[in-house]
Amino acid sequence: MTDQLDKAFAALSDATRRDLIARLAIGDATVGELAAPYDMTVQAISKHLKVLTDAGLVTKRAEAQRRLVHLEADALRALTQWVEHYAQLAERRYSRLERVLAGMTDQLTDQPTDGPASATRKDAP
Amino acid sequence: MTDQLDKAFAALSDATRRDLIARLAIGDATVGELAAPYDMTVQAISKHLKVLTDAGLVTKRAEAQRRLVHLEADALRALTQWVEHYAQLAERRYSRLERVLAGMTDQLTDQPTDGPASATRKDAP
DNA sequence: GTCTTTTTCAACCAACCGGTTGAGGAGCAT
DNA sequence: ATGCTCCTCAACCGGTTGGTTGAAAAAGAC
Repeated sequence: MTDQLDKAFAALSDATRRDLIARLAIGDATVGELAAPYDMTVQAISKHLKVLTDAGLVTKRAEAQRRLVHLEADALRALTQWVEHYAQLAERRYSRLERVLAGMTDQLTDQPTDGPASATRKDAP
Repeated sequence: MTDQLDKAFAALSDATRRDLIARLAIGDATVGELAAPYDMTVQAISKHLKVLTDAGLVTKRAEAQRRLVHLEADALRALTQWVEHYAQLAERRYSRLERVLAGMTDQLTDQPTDGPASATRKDAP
């Protein structure tokens, strides 16, 4: 589980692989077609594609002696979900803090806020 | 631009750093607080935080001799946007293909479809 | 002032990464 | 069968990474 996220994020950390993703979003393609635009050997692209497949972002199906590479949109969605979760969490917390600060004049002893800024410590998570 | 995406995705490719993000989504914390739960030296966590800051995902502000670490939700959003863009592109293309296949009985010689599956090749992108 | 806390810097190490070259494998085509 | 095309596997190399230890900087506490 965590291993898959490791691989997926690592896969996207390379500009060439992100470029391949962008290309594959347009439509499926063979390894050779994918390699053509790059100033790089086909083996290098093949390696990149292996990284992407190991991360589950891409699949290949044999088509004669060529391999048709296909982008797995669902795997991408798993990434956005992870990131969005914490982005929203942080954003919500922040806006709540803002709300609390703004509302300090209105009502002051209402709910137990978990404390502004530095009072968020935990001992045994 | 591309360099920042490189760093951000690379930063998230490590489970420890993702864990730090998750912790920081709850609220800001000092380096020591962040390091406490881990079976690892404080220096190692400091390094991880440097990676996160270099990626722009996190900022630090001095608070006495401690450093308060803060999660930058906007930087996370930049990642989700990138991934979502291509996820939607691929998904839309796929559903369009499905629509074409389903509609083949209704109307067959209508628009020049870019060809199902394997006919999506391009020579000079 | 000295001592303690908090964090970073520096050097080191094993392991991994992104690229190369070279060889091999699996399918058509002739 | 022989050859051609498309792709992957293996070995290698320089550079980066994730962790360690040790020292030092910066700010409070005494």
